[in-house]
Amino acid sequence: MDKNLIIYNSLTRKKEKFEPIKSPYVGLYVCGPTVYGDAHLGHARPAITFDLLYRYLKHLDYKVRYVRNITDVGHLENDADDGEDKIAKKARLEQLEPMEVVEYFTHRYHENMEALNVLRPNIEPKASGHIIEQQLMAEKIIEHGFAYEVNGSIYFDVEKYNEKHDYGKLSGRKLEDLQSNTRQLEGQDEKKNPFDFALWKKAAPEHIMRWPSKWSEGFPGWHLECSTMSTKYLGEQFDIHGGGMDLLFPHHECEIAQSTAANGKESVKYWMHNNMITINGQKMGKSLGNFITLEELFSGNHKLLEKPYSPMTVRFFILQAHYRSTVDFSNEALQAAEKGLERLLKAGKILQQLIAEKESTVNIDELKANCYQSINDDLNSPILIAHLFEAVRFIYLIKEGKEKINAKDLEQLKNLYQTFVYDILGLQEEQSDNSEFTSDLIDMILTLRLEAKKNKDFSTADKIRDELTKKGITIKDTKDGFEWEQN
RNA sequence: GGUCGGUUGGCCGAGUGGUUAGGCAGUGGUCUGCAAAACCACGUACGGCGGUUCGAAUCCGCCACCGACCUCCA
Repeated sequence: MDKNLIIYNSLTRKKEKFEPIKSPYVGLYVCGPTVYGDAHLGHARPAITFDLLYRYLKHLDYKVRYVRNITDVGHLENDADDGEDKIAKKARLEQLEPMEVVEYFTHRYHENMEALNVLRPNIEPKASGHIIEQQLMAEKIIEHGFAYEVNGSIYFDVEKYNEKHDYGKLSGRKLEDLQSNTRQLEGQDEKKNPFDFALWKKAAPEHIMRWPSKWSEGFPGWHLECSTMSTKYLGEQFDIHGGGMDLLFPHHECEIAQSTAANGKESVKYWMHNNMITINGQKMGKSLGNFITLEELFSGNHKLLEKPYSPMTVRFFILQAHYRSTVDFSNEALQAAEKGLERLLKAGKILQQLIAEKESTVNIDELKANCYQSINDDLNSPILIAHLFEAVRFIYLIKEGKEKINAKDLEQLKNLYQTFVYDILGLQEEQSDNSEFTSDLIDMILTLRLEAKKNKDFSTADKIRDELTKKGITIKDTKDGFEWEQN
């Protein structure tokens, strides 16, 4: 298998050839969700983007360890001293144990991901399960002189760090600019500088998520969990770190600083960031309150939705845009995606019925090369899909006898479809909720209609078709029979 | 205000110095008892103004508009 993958590295702002640190092993870490609410369309973007990457890396025969965390502690509502953890806040509001909230939304997240055909990562660590490791990492950073303690809390000393290293290299910021631009929040008097960030926070008395430490009863800072868990499972240096663009600063910038401060070296070779999903041109997000949850999307139960959209439609919709572009939500776009996907999948079924001839009039080798070329180019899924629609055209032309295909090419085309449509893009047929009984019944009715047609009783035939159409069954008459499908 | 990115045909969305992206919608045709599906044909778009060039949507400059990050965020 030729390994010619090129990916855009946010750190260098260039496309680079992907070369693992220790081929064939690849370490992949992606920032997962904070489980204090249902996943929305925005969460589907990184999940699907890095699912595509994971699937393709595996296809290239790399041995991938994919780690995606669950953030269940350490997210402050704001950065003020009495900041309350998001999970704890939700728990207090609903009179639940924090872990109850975490379990509930983690399960729902998994259900959504499964519906979207997003593969499970190899390891899905939780921040709460790595408190000791986080404390050890904080200690290491203190030992190296890059953090300081105030009143039982530990803060990262950005200014000190920046003397030897480059804080801001990922996000392209300069410390002087941050100095003047970082927002001053109340209750931050503890910090030497407003841009310093917490590694450990002493818990206020009413704070329910707390762990003992040598400094205080408290909880770890948000940025620390990713550094700790990626190091633990992928080593001090690993290949790819992914996440949403909105995490680039400060989260990933802080991660770089922490790892470098603790281990003395850069931890990540390639940083990858997916762009945002927008709605009416604005970022979809929790804070703006303009999000549509995946649950709502699948059920159609939201005032902005004209109809429900299946998980595969959502997946295809996202894959039709390149991951580094924004993609704007609209009913029209979703419906276009729905139809396009239907065409692509239907052709896949017809492909299985094609009959090989002696010779080929279609160039499958070229098509295959084009598919690889597009996916290799920084996971250009929209171009890949455009090429797959070429395959769709071939399939129908062959079916109609306007083009021919030999056995070897037919086998190749089937492989191509399997590889790219199902394995790499991760698209699949929606499960039909038809029972065998219902299917048989419809077949029976249509057989009767066929007889009516033979007897030139077109009014009966049309009546049956009209009635079934009303029930959402589309009928297609073929030369000597019929086909049908449920909408 | 600082940093970064975007502006493509009715809609979505690629691309990038000279060649049809693709999907959806639309129009005409073929097929069909009629449909549906499919196939064929058709749209010649790149925010504005300058510049570089034989040639720019693609490079450069200015302007306009939109957005992201700078605070939690996928």
